[in-house]
Amino acid sequence: MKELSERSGVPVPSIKYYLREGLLDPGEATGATQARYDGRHVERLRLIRVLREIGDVPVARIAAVVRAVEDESLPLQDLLATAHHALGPEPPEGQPSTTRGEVLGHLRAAGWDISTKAPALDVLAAALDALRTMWGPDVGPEVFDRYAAAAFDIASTELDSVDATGGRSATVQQIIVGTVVFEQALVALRRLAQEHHSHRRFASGDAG
Amino acid sequence: MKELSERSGVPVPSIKYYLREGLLDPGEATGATQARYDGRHVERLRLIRVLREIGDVPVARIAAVVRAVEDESLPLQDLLATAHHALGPEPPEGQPSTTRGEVLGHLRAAGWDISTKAPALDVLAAALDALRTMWGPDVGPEVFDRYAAAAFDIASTELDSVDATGGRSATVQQIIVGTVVFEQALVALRRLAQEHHSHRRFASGDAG
DNA sequence: CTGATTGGATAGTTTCACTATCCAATCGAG
DNA sequence: CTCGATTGGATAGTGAAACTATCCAATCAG
Repeated sequence: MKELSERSGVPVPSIKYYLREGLLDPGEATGATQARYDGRHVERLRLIRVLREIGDVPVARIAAVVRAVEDESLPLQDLLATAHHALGPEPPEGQPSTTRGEVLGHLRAAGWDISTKAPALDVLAAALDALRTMWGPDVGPEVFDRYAAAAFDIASTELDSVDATGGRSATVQQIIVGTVVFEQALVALRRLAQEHHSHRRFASGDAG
Repeated sequence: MKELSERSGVPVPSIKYYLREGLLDPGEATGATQARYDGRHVERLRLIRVLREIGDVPVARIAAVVRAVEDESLPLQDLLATAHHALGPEPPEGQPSTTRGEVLGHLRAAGWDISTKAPALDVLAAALDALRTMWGPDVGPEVFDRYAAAAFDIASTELDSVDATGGRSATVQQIIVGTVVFEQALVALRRLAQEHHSHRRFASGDAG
């Protein structure tokens, strides 16, 4: 375990913690006080750290993703759905708002083929509710249209670039990493682009 | 205060907490055990809740934004920069990575007019570092090009829609809300679009 | 005058992700 | 075989963040 810690850069107590929480399967025991770990453990630890540090995904969700990946009987389709749901935010407690149905209807009318229970719908509905409490009730789901169009194109090229020939676990890893790290990148780039355009408009000239 | 609580939907102890943390200025005291709050307090509480619940912005950062807004001597330009920085994530400790300079150079080469110290650069650099640890060192900043193009367009239409005629605090409020709620919306829409395209490609037919 | 209420200060709670301590078993040197 | 050091695993403790609850003195209503 000490060696695993050195090879992955993760402290031993943290590895123990991840083991307890089921994020990492135990190495092959070679005696009561010794276990053997391999390259897959190093890989897994790297994945865990990326999800934690870049994506800020809670440990409990990482565990859910990992369980789905380990379950070989789960079809790839369901696995991807599980990963997507686990990487998303907690749906708000309480019964679904009418806003939720509103945004779902709007997207479906635009031709989007999405599940009724996607957690991202709750996020979107919450965002629309927030806009309504700030700007008044006559804000509709169409405020998101520009964003939806951009998201549609981005996701299309993302899915095009998924390489399913590398086997199940490689594909899932691609999706997971893609979902969380490119999300952070997209958000960061939007902020930077806002700064750029803001300089252009209210410009006082210097950029640094 | 009880009335303020009822009008805003925020529990009295939470209002006291926000008062302590400087997110809300005290009402006009009408005696040692009474204070008068007005509509601006209700507005402010709504803003705080949106930032906390939708944007998951830490209380300390909300306080920083609020202080900048209250400081009437701060030019709008600086105010917007402060808000942007405060709403972004904490830059990682330690000296800046070389990756950071790499992404900054790449974006500047593409004509982006951005500050050297934008915290979003740290996020972007961390994302690129993560990709390199997972996929190997020959990944360059150009992996983000598609996202950068999308972000550029989105930010452009966003800045176009900023209405600066409503006064300083209204403008800032627009920027703040726009930054955090449309960010959540964009992220949610990307996930939904991924689901849509995923159905289209690996389709098994039903959509939930 | 008196009993309930209020604003403000202080202390406690909960959750999360670790981090440190213990402990019994075992590995290695002699 | 013996004995001290080390290891994996279980248990307990830590620190940050955002509330939440309790106290307390002052005051408002009747």
